Amino acid sequence: MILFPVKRICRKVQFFYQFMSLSSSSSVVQSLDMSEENNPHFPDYGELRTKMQNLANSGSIGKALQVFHLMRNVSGKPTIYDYNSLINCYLKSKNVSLHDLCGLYFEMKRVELYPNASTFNTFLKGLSLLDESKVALSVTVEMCNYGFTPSFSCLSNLLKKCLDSMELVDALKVFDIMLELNFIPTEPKVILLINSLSRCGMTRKACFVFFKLLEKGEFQSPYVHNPILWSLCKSDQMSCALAFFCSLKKKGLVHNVCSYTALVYGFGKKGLFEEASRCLNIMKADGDCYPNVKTYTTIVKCLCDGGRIKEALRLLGEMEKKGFEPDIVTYNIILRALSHKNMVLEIYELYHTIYEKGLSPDRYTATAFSGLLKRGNIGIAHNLLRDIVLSDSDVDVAVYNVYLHCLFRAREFNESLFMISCMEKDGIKPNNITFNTILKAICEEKTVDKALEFFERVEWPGKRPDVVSFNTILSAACKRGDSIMVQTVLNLMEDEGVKLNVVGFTCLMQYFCNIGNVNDCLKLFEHMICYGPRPSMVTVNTLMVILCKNRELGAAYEVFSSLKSYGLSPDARTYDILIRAAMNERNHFLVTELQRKFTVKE
DNA sequence: ATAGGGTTAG
Repeated sequence: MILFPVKRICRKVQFFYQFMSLSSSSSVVQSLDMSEENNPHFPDYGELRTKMQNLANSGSIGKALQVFHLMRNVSGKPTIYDYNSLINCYLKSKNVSLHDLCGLYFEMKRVELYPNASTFNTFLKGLSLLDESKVALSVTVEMCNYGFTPSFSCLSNLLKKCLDSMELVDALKVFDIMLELNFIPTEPKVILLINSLSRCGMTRKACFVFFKLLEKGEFQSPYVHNPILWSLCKSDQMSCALAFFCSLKKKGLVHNVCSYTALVYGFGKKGLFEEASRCLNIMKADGDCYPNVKTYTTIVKCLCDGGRIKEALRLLGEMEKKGFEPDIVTYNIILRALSHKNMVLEIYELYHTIYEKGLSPDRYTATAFSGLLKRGNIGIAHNLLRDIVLSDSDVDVAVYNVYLHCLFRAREFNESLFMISCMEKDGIKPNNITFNTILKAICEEKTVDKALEFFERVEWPGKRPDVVSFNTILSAACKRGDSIMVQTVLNLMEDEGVKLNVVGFTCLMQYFCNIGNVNDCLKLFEHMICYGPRPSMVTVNTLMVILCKNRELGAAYEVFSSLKSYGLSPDARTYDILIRAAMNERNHFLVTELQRKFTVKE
């Protein structure tokens, strides 16, 4: 009996183990129907074979196997051909199951039949029908171990199945086997493989695949390498991205607009707009390709994210002039930025333009207004949102979440209940964000106890409440200076293994300030500086407010001056806090100084 | 076939 490959595969496929433990007592294998043996007319081999095939064809695999065993009474039978025929007929029946297929596989081992190539191919055909790519991979490996070569189409098919089920490690193994056999996967599959790997953070593996194929002189189209380039630019690996980009160029490969847009994205994300614009020039000069709406929109988005809304608006105007008509994506990005800056007039103007151009707002337009809610512009946000929610049938959970948030802020509780029922009716499943939004509303409108009650009652869509859920309640407890509740939430977090993050720390600083314990508040901040989590600008602003409240303007200014060393830069709120405090203390010199600094920054 | 967009907590 050939043991080694079987052992290896058993380890890989747990199901096989399950079957092995079953098989000793299984009726399929052991309880042979002995009645035939007592029959004075013993059927000959041909009859047995036909009978076995008919039974297998109709899906009666147990009975077919019994007949198969009866063939042993004929010398030299059954052969592997009988066995292959058995599986083949079984696969033609309507009720093929993995369990039976594995059972057949082990039966082959048990009776020490030596499989041939067709045995494996038949199994693989069945496993492919069952979409069992993991088992199919094990069988493929075993097939190779036996010295048989799987066909190109078989491997190609398996690669596709692995990719469809996002089993990327398996897909890579199939790719390895293919390359070993000198089989080159087709271009669509290569693109899918590289794309999936890149998107899942397996960029190095994607590169490996790409360069392996390049060695063989295959796939020089930018569709193959762009996913890698994008992945590098998105994960802030610009030097790698550039090296990759240039090395391909040196090798004579061609880049297209999408390749250059990736670089523009990477630079823009870091605020390096000069470099980004240099990419645009290089693109025209030696790439012989031209930026398009997506390229410009990428820059618009980066400008918005960097708070440079005026420049973004200027670029928007330039796009229109140059004939790169902005689309709804471009407008949504700008609307979102305007909404975060509370630029209501500009929002209405842009909204009007969108309609004028015959574009229609979509789900992203709706969510773009969430900034208005944060800024307290509830009524305006409500009007804009209602329009879209009522007109657009294509709303999703994010739109509902923003709309719910808006209704809660507007204290429209009846309408919010109605919206929740609409959500159910539309078959849109609430997510953690939905529940956290509701949780916040309960905290604000009712007691923290009520929130905790909801917290424990609700069936969370993810596995558990997340760190935002905990912070929502923690924040409410901290705002009220409710020590017992703060302790309760901290205990709960520990039980659930959820670590305090920068938001939780900031809440606690607020708490110590509220109960008049500025000392512990400062200690908390120091702890963050020394051991993390790294303070954010919100943390620092909170600290500034606390210091200024306690008439420690000097200390606040010191923190302000050392912001750079923490890798932070002050925002509009920082200046506002300090300028107000300086005014209160009638420190006119500081007021002027701060105003000057703020203007230069803007 | 590759590229640009959104929602919750401080």
